Amino acid sequence: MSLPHAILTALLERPSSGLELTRRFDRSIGYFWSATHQQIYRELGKLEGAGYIRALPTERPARGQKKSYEVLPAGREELARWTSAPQDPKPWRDALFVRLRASAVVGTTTGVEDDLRRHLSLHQRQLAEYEEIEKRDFGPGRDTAQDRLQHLILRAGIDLETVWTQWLASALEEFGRLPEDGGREEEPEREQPES
Amino acid sequence: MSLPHAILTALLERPSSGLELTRRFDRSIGYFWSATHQQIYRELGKLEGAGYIRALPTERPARGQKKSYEVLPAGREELARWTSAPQDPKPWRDALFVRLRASAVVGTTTGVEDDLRRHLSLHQRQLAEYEEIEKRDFGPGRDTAQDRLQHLILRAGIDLETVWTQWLASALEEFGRLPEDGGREEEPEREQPES
DNA sequence: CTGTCCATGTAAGCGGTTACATGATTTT
DNA sequence: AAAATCATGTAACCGCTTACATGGACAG
Repeated sequence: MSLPHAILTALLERPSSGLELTRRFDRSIGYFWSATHQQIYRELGKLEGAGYIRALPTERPARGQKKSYEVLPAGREELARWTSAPQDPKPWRDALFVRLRASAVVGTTTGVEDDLRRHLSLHQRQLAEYEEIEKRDFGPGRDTAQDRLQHLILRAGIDLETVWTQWLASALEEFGRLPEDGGREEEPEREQPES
Repeated sequence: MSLPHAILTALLERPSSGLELTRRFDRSIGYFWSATHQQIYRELGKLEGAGYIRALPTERPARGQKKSYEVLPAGREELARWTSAPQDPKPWRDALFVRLRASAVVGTTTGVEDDLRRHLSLHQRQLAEYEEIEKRDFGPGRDTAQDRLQHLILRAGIDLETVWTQWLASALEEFGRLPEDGGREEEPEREQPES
């Protein structure tokens, strides 16, 4: 249930229309919470219905016309409430690990290995992008509370991408030491450790 | 679309019933792909319908009776196919970052700070559990290809939990240097860097 | 006036989550 | 016999994804 609150946050930072929000969710906010324009429009409707936001008064409210929203006091309160309420971290879920484990049992590794290389370069690119942003937006100066918190978030992104690149590199090294494909397991079905 | 393939993998490692699978998804596999028993039963039905698995012949196939499944050749082929096909990494999505950014704009940080502390201890516990497993199941010996790949996956878990604990610790430090609550931003609405 | 963006929407489908239902087995 | 547990399932809801639809503004 984070999307409505991500939208409230974005609208507090700057009142926007649906499409503008979509654009902002493609860059900054989308780095840690992505959303398509359909999600956003639907959610804007709900938030307006709940009295959390309202459309800025405009001359011609018609289909195909730009419609900007701003946050109402009730919306700000809801956001503060949600932010302070405890929430459990979601367990990390990654299809890549499923694939690795699957490739271990079916005994073919070349396909995944190629994809690991591809993922590595994607993560390297992402990491470079984050570091670029850090250099550009968080130099000296700029240390209000807001800046420091946003920097913290960016740091998390950098740290996570760093682990990914390191882990993928070490995984590829490990693959290099593995026997070639085809040696499908005929080992005597010993009990798996299940770890 | 990873659940069916995670189930195929698990069934290749060892033919199981629905409930046994559920148990295994609570431990080992669930560390990187969790699933409830309802998901699993539904998926078992689909996989059987697709001809990927079959129920092991048993005397009394009735409701409330244990029913074990094994993977058919078509299932193994599908798993090999899926494993080798390229897949894009899902962007990391985390509500915690939404909350941090939200707390930055509403100006109240004590609530999140408490939860950061809680998350830190949760991640520390998880990290300890993984390290325990590593010590127990991946000592010397045990270096077939399967072992090495499973170890690699576990390593990813350890690495990720390590970054989280480090980042959370540094975040809490940063919070210690922040001004107390209430100082809601009345800064002159300067353009956000949007990073 | 045709095509191309811009902007807002609708509809269908799928996976995941939660709550509940029911039969079989084991325990006390 | 009652209660607890094992085992399999149904039903409803919700968020996300993808594809498609509609209307206005503007360029050639």
